[in-house]
Amino acid sequence: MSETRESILRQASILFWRHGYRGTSTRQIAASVGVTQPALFHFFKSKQAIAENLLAVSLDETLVKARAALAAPGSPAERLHAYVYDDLLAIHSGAIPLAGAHASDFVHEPGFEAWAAKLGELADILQALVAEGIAAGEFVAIDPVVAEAMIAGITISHMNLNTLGLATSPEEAARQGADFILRGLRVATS
Amino acid sequence: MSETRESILRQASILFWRHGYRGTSTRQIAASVGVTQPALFHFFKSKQAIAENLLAVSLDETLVKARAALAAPGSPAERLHAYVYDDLLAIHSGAIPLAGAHASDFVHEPGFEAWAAKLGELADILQALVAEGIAAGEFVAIDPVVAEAMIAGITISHMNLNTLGLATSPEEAARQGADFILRGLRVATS
DNA sequence: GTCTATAGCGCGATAGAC
DNA sequence: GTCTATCGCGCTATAGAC
Repeated sequence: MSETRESILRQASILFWRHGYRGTSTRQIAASVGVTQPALFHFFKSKQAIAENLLAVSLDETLVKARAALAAPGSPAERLHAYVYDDLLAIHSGAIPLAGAHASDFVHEPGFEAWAAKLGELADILQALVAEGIAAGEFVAIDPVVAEAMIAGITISHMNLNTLGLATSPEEAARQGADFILRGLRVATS
Repeated sequence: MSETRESILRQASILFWRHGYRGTSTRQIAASVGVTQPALFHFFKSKQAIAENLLAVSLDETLVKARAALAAPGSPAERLHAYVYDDLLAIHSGAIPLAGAHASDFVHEPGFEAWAAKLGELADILQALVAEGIAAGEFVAIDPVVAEAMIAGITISHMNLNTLGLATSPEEAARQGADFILRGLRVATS
């Protein structure tokens, strides 16, 4: 991947995060990269293609890990903790800040239906994992829909932290996030 | 407040939430309300004024409660729990779905600086409350910046749940959210 | 691979009738 | 209080030179 192409993705993600997809113009992206606006279209066929590339980086790998976590043997609590830790670590370690891909608004735009469906599958998997944990007596009685929404909100908050630039190490930030979620779900262990 | 005026706020909040501030046109808002586009400008002097009204409903009351929680006597854990429960209950009980006010993008637009400052003060207060809890030995050793970001992410997730329409009661949803956060922060109580 | 120039469209907001 | 008509602007994307 060319340097300019990666710079476009990085700058677009930061701008989408701060100003939204529609609130970010291709002129602003180009100015951040240091080229003129039409030059973007040499690397991406449209503004939507830039956004889809960010979603792919952010979501495809996560979805593979979530499917594996649901199918794996072992305690639901341990599987959920390992999945969340891996996901947060990837967020804090990645070369491209990803907050622009989720905190933003474009998943519900026309033309992004496929990505909305992937987000829906991710939500279903995490709800199922939470429900397993409740059935196993590891998690408190909580609405899995509420729990999944809060996990997603926490994940986005870590994308925000990474985009802002965090003082702590990727491993420490991921650990704090994963431990927080698991303590939040776990029944008191006397 | 006239019925049309409240309908404008409600529909605008839902549209801002799904499509972002810039991704929502005044023509779309007007169509959802059932009037023509220029009719909006009889109730609000600009599109920005609609957004500011939503921010006021969402943020001003929250900020008052947060300041009171920081100044109140008593255990940091109990004060934080009471604050979060009240805030989530207001989110789930309000007449206007508020997700559009925070999940969206417009706080960083030019002209919204005052609202960005209020969000900053809210973040500072919650970080201070978390730090107090750590110092008191009630909370685990966690970066207060990370903890505050996660609490904010959870709060936004509850706005999303309310906008989507949740099966559980406002009280039950607020309790599940507040309990989750406090368990996530608390040291194990053996 | 990057530029200048521009086409074509949708936007927020205003004017003025009723 | 709501309408029709419209202005001026900024947007995405394309054409074509270098």
